[in-house]
Amino acid sequence: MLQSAIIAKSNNMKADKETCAREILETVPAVMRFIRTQIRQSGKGVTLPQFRTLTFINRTPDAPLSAAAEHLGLSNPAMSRLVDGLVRSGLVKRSAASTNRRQLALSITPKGREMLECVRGAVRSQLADSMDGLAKEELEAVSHAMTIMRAVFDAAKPVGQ
Amino acid sequence: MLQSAIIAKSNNMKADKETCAREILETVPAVMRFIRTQIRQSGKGVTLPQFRTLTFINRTPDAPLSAAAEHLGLSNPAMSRLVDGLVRSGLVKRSAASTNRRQLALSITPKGREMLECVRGAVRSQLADSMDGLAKEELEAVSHAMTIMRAVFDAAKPVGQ
DNA sequence: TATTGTTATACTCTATAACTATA
DNA sequence: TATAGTTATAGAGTATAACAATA
Repeated sequence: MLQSAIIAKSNNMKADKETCAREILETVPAVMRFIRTQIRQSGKGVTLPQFRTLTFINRTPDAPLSAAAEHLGLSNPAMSRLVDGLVRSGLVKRSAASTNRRQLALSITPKGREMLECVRGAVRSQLADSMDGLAKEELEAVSHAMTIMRAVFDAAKPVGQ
Repeated sequence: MLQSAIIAKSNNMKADKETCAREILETVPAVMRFIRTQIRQSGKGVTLPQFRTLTFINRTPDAPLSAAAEHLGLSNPAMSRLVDGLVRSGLVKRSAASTNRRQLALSITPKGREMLECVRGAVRSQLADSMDGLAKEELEAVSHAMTIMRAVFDAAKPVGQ
């Protein structure tokens, strides 16, 4: 990628891992705050952990509880409680796995899917609006970085977990 | 920025606001999960909201309570409780503002600053480690995007707040 | 015995409503 | 009366420890 190198040089950037780490720690919580606020303001009465759990269950057919817990970085008891709430609200269904009766098979209900789409749409649209002033190049940069970071942090199960 | 345009074209990217929004919503929670886990694993007994509050108070001399609440996107009562805990732990000091006795002047204690530096250092170093495999160009991309996003979301006080 | 999940218990986080003190 | 913060109350999020059921 010669061209990237040229740009980097012409912009006088000097990004090393430590700089990136500092900037991520400065930036990501602010974005998360925005997302959490938008989820709340969607008025659907769903919280961020519930939203994340719904997202995971929606794309993971017959998800066992521990997979959901692991994805969100929670303990099994915490996830069990979370799922309690989602089941009580009729958004998620608990079934026993067919192959192993110890294990759960979590699934999203039609109501849950509708809720998920609705909230996700609202948040996406607010996120998009907030980026109204960005130039095409800036959007490319954000998009590219998100792809890189997803590869790094989706995989990253921090040591000790 | 002609060169960026060339790269964008050569990489066949097509990032619009909606795509970025989708990717942010997919990526940022995973990074946040990593950060929260690392804060916990620093073993200092400090939580993410406490860490964020400490960070804000550290760089905002004599911060009023409401400024801290606003920065984190919390209600004043929620922040009051958070500060309770930090004061109880000896990390933050509550004083009355000199000009207005209704208002607080929050400050970080030496112990608080030490704690903050320690946890922040640990998290930064784990973040840096996680990016070990990235090429120079990828680090530049992340760094650049973080700068753009900070400008967007630091300012963005979502509607209704 | 090891694995999967739940219950028990105890905090922290967070909101809204009601209140106090100051301006 | 309006503002800054706290207290009251309630519920969600989260952990560790202990437990039950299954493999």
